Amino acid sequence: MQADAYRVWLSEIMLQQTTVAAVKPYYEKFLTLWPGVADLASAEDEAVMVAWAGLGYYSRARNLLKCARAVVGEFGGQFPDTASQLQKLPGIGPYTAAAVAAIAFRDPVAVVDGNVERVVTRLLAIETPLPQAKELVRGALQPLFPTGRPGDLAQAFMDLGATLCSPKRPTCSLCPLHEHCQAYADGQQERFPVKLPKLKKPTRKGAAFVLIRDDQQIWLQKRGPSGLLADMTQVPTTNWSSREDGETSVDASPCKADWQNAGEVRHTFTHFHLELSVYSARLSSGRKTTPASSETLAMGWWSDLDALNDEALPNLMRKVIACAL
DNA sequence: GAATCGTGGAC
DNA sequence: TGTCCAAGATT
Repeated sequence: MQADAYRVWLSEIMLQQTTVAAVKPYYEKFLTLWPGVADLASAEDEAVMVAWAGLGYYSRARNLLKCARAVVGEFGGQFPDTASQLQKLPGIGPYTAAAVAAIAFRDPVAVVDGNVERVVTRLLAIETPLPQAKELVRGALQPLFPTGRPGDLAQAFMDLGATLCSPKRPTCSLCPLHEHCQAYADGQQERFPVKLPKLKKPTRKGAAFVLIRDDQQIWLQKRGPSGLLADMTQVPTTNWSSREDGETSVDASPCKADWQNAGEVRHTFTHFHLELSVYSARLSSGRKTTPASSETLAMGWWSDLDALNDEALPNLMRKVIACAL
């Protein structure tokens, strides 16, 4: 049973705000690279970021490593077996703690994710908007969970929400609970869960600079340790992730070169749209040193264009590089 | 409690 | 194209 906890935990972390289809190849890759929690705990930070690159929400990857090291360092390589203990570990919040405890350790705690919130707010026609309603959902569900196999009940509710009780056009006629569903009885199943209106996303602008040597080496650098895409790899850009920057001109280039306008990349993050103007320049292979002594170039390195899979490049940067080639 | 934090697929 | 949203956590 304990052997499963690592896999349950890994999958639940990856599945936070992420679809099963997107997670699957990453989950398999991680299990191949690091079959157990001790393997992961001893991995290099950079190797984990490279393996996670493209999956998004990169603080999950940093917390994943912190958590693995805590399990090895503080719990002798065994995950704690209750939700309350699990939730003290990095990256494990109320949902993940409950899911791991219920599925791997049969801890009878209510597991409440977005699917369960939707199913239960419909069953009870809860008018309270999310995220307030979350505690009402947990309270309504908890009495059902002191069963012999709480993990199965959790899985059942989540699967129901992921299939029949979908956000739009739920298939109520096939639902095993429709006779008990207040929202269905009222013919208002699509109105739940009630949510507060969302704010419109602003658009930020910036410029990205792709510097390529004749021998197919590209200049990369590391982002800072906090904020958006923290600790990930990038090509030089303007300071687009800070609110005030909107510089899109080649004038912002980090060094002198024959910059060519390569086009524009659009990318949408959780809370804003981004439009990056992409500029590219070629350098002769003889130039082995740092392109310039500019501050914005700071530290960086040359990387082979054929080996970008070994870099911790978020998908935004892959788009930018593809645009410049 | 509200903001922040990625990405890709569905409609 | 725009919007929603997917097995949330952190600050």
